Amino acid sequence: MRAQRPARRSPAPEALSQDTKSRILDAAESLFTEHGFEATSLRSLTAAAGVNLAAVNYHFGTKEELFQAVLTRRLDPMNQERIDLLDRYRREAGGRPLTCEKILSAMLIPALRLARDEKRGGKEFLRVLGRAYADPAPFIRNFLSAQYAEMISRFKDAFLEALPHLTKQELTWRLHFVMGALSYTLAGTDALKLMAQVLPNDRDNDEKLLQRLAPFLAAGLKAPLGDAKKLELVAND
Amino acid sequence: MRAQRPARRSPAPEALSQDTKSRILDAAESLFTEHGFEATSLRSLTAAAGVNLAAVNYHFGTKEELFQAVLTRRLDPMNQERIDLLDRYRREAGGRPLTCEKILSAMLIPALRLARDEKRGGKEFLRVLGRAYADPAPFIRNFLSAQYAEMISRFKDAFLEALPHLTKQELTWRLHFVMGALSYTLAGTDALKLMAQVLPNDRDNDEKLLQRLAPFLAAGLKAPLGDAKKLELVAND
DNA sequence: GTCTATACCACGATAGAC
DNA sequence: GTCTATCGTGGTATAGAC
Repeated sequence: MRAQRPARRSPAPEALSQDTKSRILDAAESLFTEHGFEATSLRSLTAAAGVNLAAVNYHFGTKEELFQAVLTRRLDPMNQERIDLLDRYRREAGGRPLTCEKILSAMLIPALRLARDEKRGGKEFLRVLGRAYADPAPFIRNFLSAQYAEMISRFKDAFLEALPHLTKQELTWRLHFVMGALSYTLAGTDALKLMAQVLPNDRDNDEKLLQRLAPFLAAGLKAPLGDAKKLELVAND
Repeated sequence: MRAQRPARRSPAPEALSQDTKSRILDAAESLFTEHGFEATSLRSLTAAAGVNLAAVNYHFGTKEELFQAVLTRRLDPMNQERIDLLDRYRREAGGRPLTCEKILSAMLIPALRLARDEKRGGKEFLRVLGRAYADPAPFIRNFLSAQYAEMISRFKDAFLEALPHLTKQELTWRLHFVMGALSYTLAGTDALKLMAQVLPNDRDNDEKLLQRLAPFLAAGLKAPLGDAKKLELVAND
C-alpha cells in the first residue's frame, strides 16, 4: 500500500507497514507455499504484494533468487536452533556421547517447532522445503546443500560418537537416507492419500508423524553392516 | 517397439527410423532426463525429435500427458516385475511368511535392473522418477500414486506377515518412509556432493548404493513401536 | 537509491489450411 | 496426420521518472 514516504534517505524505521522488499518476501512465501515455485508468476506475486513487477528484479535479481531468499529466512534460524539444541544436549551429557535418539531429537524438534509456528509459514512451509530438496532445478538443491552444510557436519560428528560401528562414509550415506525420508515425509503427506487409506486428520498432526518417523530413522541408523548379502541384491539375469 | 508398420503408404513403412509418436517419446525421455520437466521446452524437444511442434499436442494432448507417457513406458514393466518377483518368492517359501529382507529385495532388484538397462533410460531415468515423486506439480504425484497403487498394496500384505508387531496404519507410514528414502536416494545423489566428501565414482555404482540402503530400510521397518517417548519429542517452549 | 512503465523474447497451446 | 500462424502468458531487461 505504500502508506507514505517519510523524510529522506533510509526507508523509515518506524510506523510504515513494511518496506517493499519485505512485502515481496511475505507475498512470495505465501504464494510459493500455496502454489509452488513454477506455478507462481511474478505478475500475480507483485500484484498481491502491491508493488511493481520490476521491483522483484531490482531487489532480488531473479525469481530463483527470490525463492532462495524466502527459504533462507526460515531455514537459517531453524538450522541454528538445531545446532544450539545439539550443543545443549552435549553440555548436559558431560563428556559422554549422546544417544542416537537424542541426536535425532535435536534434528526433529526444531523442524516441529517451525511446523507449529503458523504465523511464519508453519507446516505448509515445511512442505515447500521438503519439495525443494528434491526439486529438478539444480540451483535449488545446490543452494540447500550449502545451506545445510554446517548443520549436517555438526550432526555427523555427533552421530559418529553414538554409532562407533559405522565408518564416516557409511554414516554419510545413512544421513542422506535420513534427510530423504524426512524431506519426503514433510513434503508429500498428500501423496499418501492414494497409496493407502489414511486418516485425513492425521495430516494435521505433524507431531505424531515425527513420532512415527523417529523410531524408524533411529533403527535404520543403528542397523549393523553387512546385511546386504542377506538381501541377495544380485540381479543375475 | 512398434516392430513394423504393415501396409499403408504413409511415412515409409520399412527402413524409416520410427513413427512420430515413438520419436517424440524417445526424445522426451532423453531431454526430461537430462534437464527435468520444466526446463525442457516443447520447441527444443520437437526439434530434437525432428517433428513439428504441434505434433506433441496432437499425439499426447499436453506436455504433462507426454511426461506421464514417458514415465509409464518404464514404470509399468518395473512394477510388474516387482509383483512377479514377490509372487515367485512367496511360491518358493511355500506357506511360510517371507522375511523382511526378502520382500525388500523384490522391491529393489527390479529398480536395480532398470538402472542397469542403459538402453532404456538407465539410472538417469531413475533419477527422473525419484524427483517426480516429490514434484511440486500435483498432477505428477497423483499420477504416480495411481501407478504405484497396486504394487504397494501387494507389498503391504507381504510386509504385514513379516512384521506382525505392526498395525496396518503403522506399516503404511513406514512404507511411506521407505518410498521416500528410496526416491530421494535415487533422485538426488548429486545433492550429496556438498553435504560431505563423497567419492564421485560411488555415484556410478547403484548396486552399492542399494546395498547400503537396504539394511537401513530393513532395520527401520523392523523397529519396535513406542520408542517415540525416548525421543522426547515434546516441544515444550 | 528506489520505483515505474514498457518492450522483448520464449513458452505452451490451439485453430485452420493442406 | 501434419503444418503454419498466432494467441495469451511467462520471466527478464532497461530507460527514465522521482
